[in-house]
Amino acid sequence: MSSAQRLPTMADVAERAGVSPSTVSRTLRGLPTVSPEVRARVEKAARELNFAVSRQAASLVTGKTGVVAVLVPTLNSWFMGSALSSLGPLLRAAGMELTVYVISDMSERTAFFEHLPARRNADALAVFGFDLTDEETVRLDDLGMPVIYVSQHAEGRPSVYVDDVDGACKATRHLLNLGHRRIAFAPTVGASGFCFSSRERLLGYRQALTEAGIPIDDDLVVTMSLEDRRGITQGVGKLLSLREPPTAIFAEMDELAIAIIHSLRKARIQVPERISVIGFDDHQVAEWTDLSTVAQSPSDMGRLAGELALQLIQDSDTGHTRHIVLPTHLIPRGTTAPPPVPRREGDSEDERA
Amino acid sequence: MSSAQRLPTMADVAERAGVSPSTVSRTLRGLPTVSPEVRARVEKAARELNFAVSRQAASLVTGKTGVVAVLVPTLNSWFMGSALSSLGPLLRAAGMELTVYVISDMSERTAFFEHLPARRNADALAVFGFDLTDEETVRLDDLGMPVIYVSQHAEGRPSVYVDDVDGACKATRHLLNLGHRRIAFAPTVGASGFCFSSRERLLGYRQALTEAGIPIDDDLVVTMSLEDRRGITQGVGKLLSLREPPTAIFAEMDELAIAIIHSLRKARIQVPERISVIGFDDHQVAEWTDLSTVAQSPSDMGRLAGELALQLIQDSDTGHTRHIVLPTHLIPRGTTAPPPVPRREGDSEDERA
DNA sequence: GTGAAAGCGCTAACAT
DNA sequence: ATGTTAGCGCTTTCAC
Repeated sequence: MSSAQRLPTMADVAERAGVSPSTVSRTLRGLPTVSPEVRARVEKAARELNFAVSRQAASLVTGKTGVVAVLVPTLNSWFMGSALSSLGPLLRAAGMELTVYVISDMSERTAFFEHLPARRNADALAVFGFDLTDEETVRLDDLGMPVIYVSQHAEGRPSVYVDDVDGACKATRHLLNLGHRRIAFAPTVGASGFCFSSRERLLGYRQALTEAGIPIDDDLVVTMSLEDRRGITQGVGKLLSLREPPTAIFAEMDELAIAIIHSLRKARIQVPERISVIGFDDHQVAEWTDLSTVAQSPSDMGRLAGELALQLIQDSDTGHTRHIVLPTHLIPRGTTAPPPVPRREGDSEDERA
Repeated sequence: MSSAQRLPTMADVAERAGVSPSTVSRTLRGLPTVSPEVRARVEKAARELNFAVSRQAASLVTGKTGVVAVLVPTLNSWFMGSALSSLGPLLRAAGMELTVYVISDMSERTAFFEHLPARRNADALAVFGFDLTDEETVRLDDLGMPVIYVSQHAEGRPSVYVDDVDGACKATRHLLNLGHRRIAFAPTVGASGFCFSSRERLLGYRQALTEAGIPIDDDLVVTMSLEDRRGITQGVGKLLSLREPPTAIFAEMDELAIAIIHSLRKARIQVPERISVIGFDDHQVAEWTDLSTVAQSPSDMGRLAGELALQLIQDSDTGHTRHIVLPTHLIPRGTTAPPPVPRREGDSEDERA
């Protein structure tokens, strides 16, 4: 079991191998200036002693910590899980550690930006999906390390994100092309004030409607919290109680779309026969539940963010202001269909409860 | 933006405040032996210089790294997301960092256990949901730090987990109590050879059947991979093509249950009228989709694991071999119901395709 | 190709 | 209550 025994140091390895500590250091870092036979001896000694280099001591002199930090609003979402599941192994392969700062409420957020615990404890920071204030962004600027913005953009700073406006546009256009004219948008809210780009998606929704010459109706935009189920039922109720209810709902994310569909079906409103529903993400469950959606790839984002981070650590000037924009794809599936009664422009009298 | 400027050291703060570095150290660590006025001066200087203590340097002398490491098979699951979302802020509040080792395939697993990168780089390690070999467990023993096993148990080592056998028993008994006699069990497989306790849940399933005097039929146990949808359709097909198909399916986890239900409904087999389905976890979507399930609380597990880790770091003897077993709860919802034709013992001739 | 020596930034005795 | 001193374990000149 674990015990407080002293761990072997480089000096121990050196002694055992009959060389100097410097040589051990050189060997273990794979520097070429070590003769093969000495290298072998050192490696053997290190293995026998179960030696591991102390990052702490090393970083004290190199100035590099060997860790990449990420700042995330939650870990409990498909998006973050996928992104970090690709980022983690990538960093590992590069010999880096991943430290995670989870900020789940406002007080944690304030504390983070006040103390900046990542300072001096990481070589780069990747900030995921926060809707940062200008002050917060500026605060990160003097963190003394490269900061990469992921699933969001910051002007003049390296960013990796999808074109949410465009993606939302695609979703909305798909509904329009099916013949829908009354299309609702359902954004969500998170606790720590973060946004998985709901703002941008709203923009795309509006843009597509405007393109199609359809007036914006703010009654059709209903925020629903994923935290409690009541919220969703109420939100859906709000839409169903409109004088002219929507024939289609565009949910900000798949999880919400699933919940909305369930709420509708419980109320015996058939999807997609009566109301179409489309999500955003292409979450795993979207496939299982045959949900139409707009796909984005968080694992690609994680990977690209990681690569960018490593690159910036090596040379903080390259790609200093680089923006990587990833594509989105419409995935039409079984929850979208033409509206119940095909309507032409102008005959909006034709109504059904 | 970020730049390579030298970060201020304690000496800088000391100079600015007109005191010695030791005093700065004492002040910043909140030791009581500092006069209020000096404390104020030091804090002011530190703030002005935007100073942050280097964990690296501190840990070099204290021997504590100030980080808790976790080893996880993936981050892309409801379970892990929930667990770490509670563990993270807890550690943060204790002034600790969280570093994450994601091991998503066999080669990464091998590499981890060979090099043990956490050695010397953390004060404690929490291992989540792996089905470790004895060798691996022993290897972790001489990591030189407390190791906490979460969502699994290791004999004689601190562990936090739910009684999966009991939970699975509850799920199975619920189906039995509804009158089901042909009950299938659907485990999943993950990539890195980890198991979210599928083994234990199988045991519980069998135990409940045995209790009820129902013979075990291995044809009713069909492993389904969540990675691809085909696998699920095929798995469901396997069950439906049995000479005597099940009237109920117990899925190892909610995600799988959802996929199975969808597969059944697509095939026009009504759930729960024709076949009942129950999951395990009480995943968020379980509520949205009205899935019967057995609840466990990964956030409780994360929290308890974190608390145990902190405690073991302080005093590696306390609770050295402590096992914390968390409860599970049956959550009956809309996907379980009595079987289509109530059957009594003996009249198993009464059959319907 | 290898060793000796000088720190990296901090904390922990020990003085005062 | 504060300052002085001596390292923590490693990397990095600089000699050889």
